[in-house]
Amino acid sequence: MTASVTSFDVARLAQVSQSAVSRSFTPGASVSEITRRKVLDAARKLGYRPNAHARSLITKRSRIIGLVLSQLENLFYPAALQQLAERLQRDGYHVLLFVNRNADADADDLVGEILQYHVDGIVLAAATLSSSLARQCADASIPVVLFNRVMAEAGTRAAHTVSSVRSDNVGGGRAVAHFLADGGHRRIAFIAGNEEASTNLERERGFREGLAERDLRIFARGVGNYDFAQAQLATRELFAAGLERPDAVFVASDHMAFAVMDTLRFELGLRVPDDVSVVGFDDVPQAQWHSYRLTTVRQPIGPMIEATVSLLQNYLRDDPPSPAENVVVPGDLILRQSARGGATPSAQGGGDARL
Amino acid sequence: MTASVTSFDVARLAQVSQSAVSRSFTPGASVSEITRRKVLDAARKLGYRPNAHARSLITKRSRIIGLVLSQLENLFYPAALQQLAERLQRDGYHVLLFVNRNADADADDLVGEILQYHVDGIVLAAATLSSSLARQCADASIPVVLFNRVMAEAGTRAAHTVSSVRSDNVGGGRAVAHFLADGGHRRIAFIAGNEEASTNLERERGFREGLAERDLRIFARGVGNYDFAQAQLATRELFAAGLERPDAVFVASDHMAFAVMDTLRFELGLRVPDDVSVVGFDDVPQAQWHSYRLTTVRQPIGPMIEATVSLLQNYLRDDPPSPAENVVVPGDLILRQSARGGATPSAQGGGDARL
DNA sequence: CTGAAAGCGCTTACAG
DNA sequence: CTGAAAGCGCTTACAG
Repeated sequence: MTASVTSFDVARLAQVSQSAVSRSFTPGASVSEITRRKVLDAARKLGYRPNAHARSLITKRSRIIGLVLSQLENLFYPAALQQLAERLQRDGYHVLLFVNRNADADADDLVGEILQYHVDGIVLAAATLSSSLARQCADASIPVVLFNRVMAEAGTRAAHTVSSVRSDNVGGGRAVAHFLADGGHRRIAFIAGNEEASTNLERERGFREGLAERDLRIFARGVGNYDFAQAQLATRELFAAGLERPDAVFVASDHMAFAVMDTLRFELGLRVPDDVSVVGFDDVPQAQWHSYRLTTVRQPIGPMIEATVSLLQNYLRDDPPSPAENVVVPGDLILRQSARGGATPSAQGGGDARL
Repeated sequence: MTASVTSFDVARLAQVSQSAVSRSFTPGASVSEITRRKVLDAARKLGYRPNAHARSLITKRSRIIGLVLSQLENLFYPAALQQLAERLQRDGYHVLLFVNRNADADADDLVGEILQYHVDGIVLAAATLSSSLARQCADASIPVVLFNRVMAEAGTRAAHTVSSVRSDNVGGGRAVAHFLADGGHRRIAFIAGNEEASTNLERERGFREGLAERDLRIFARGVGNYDFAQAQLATRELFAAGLERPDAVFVASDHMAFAVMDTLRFELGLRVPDDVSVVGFDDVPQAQWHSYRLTTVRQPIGPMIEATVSLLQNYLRDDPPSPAENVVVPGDLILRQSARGGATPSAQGGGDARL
């Protein structure tokens, strides 16, 4: 093992002080152009790069953002992950990843691990945060952003130190209700995601409100827990023989909606949308696929990531740090062919319509 | 901003030396149970956790693995990412993520950034590595594992310092050829992924060899570059009016195979598998979905991740470090309903068959 | 602009 | 088992 090369090695080769080496790698530091050139030359020869850990020890900035994820099988999250990582890389930050399979469990443990790395910020796209950990982050001046969720305990102290970014779930749910009601549906079912998740709670609330505004209510309800297989089961129950069948289903996520459509078509022999309309939520890339052409509420990932990064950076830039914020990004209902009243099917596909 | 709490703060509160605090957090260090308890108590009260950066400066181990990814829209990679992160977390390692959208470009830049963090290992699941960077990693004793790819320049020095893990792409390609030929197909097309990628090269080679063994050759060929939209285009060209149509298509990835099936069915009005058989590669979760029921070659993610982590850990454990290895994990052809000669369709779905 | 020196928060010989 | 001290590789006042 060749020992790793340090700024002293570079200094020796470049015939300058170690401080000069450091300055040459610090944007804005005062070094003459000639010194910097000597240093950079020597550094290149030796393959030197400043040690990020040593640097972070002094600057108190690790340029690392901790990200907690689960639900990677739902394509909304890989897409968000990719955009977040790219966006942060452009600003010289990097993502330290933490995965937990059982959604809301263990979030505290993971954040504990994250804290060891003295990350500059934390993005939680799985689970939410306990109040005690939220306070620890606040004490350590580490901004926390909940991505696609909000804190359950709205009034608590924790809620004042933790930001959140989400799309307008309530508005989206309401728009779906109006769309289905106005499309002539009368037996409108709902398949929930994780019943405790804020996304599901808000979507369902908006949906109920929207139906009420049309003098309707949920005709039947199942729970899919944001899982493909569970959504299949829920569909079978909702459409069990002997029961009066729903004429439309609002599903709390696209990922589950695909399961619903497959079950309707291939197990139950029903046509979508002729027999049953299906509407999802997220607008993942697969929603456009011709096998599904899913009418759904788009969660605009770009703006959501942009808001997340702004929140993080405002906090890091400002002194005293800017307060927590709850950002809601509007989303559109995207009309495709999985629900009656949507866009008219065209031969070639293409044209999504927005409401 | 509350200053972050250090081992000295804990030492003061616990009435012990700073060394004792450090030892209490070091597994196997010699501390009396009573001292450790005092320390842990004080640490909990203060919310203390050892600073990972300071620790890594001394131990020369960051417990961070750098991971370079692109192609996140292909569900094979999110699944692999999730398993890798979970597996490493169990051993106290964490994943620092680097995303590059334009596949093979900029891999060197990214690895340069990674090196600053003095990661304990690098997994490349996108792009491959230049020889110069490979040498830098070797000099710094950082093991590199190519995931789902191999180095192009087999004979070079770099190839001796960089390990790889992949499934048996050649064998998989050959199995598909035999399966399609034996199923009575005679006009068998191929849609390539990224033509320079080792995965594509190997799958195509095995496929050609397998066809040759049945006195056949590729009937028509398109390039999808592992991209959904490009695979659509390739399909349109392969099945353009006026040409004699393929009776089977082997597609270099599942992700593209979905595009192929959709195009065949909904644009060209062909039945799968009655008019055209389609076979993919990867066995991503969606391949099981009832809309596709894709016959495909499974890349076994579990064993591939296991091999990746073993390679990393063997290298880190051994002194002198264990040499680079190229691991090939076998994969099975999974028979579903997208190709003739496969499993017979069952009413309820379920039963995948293996060849 | 430049160098010598202090110090970030730890681990680990070293001596007791 | 325990503590004092050195040192990991940096950045940044400080003095010139």
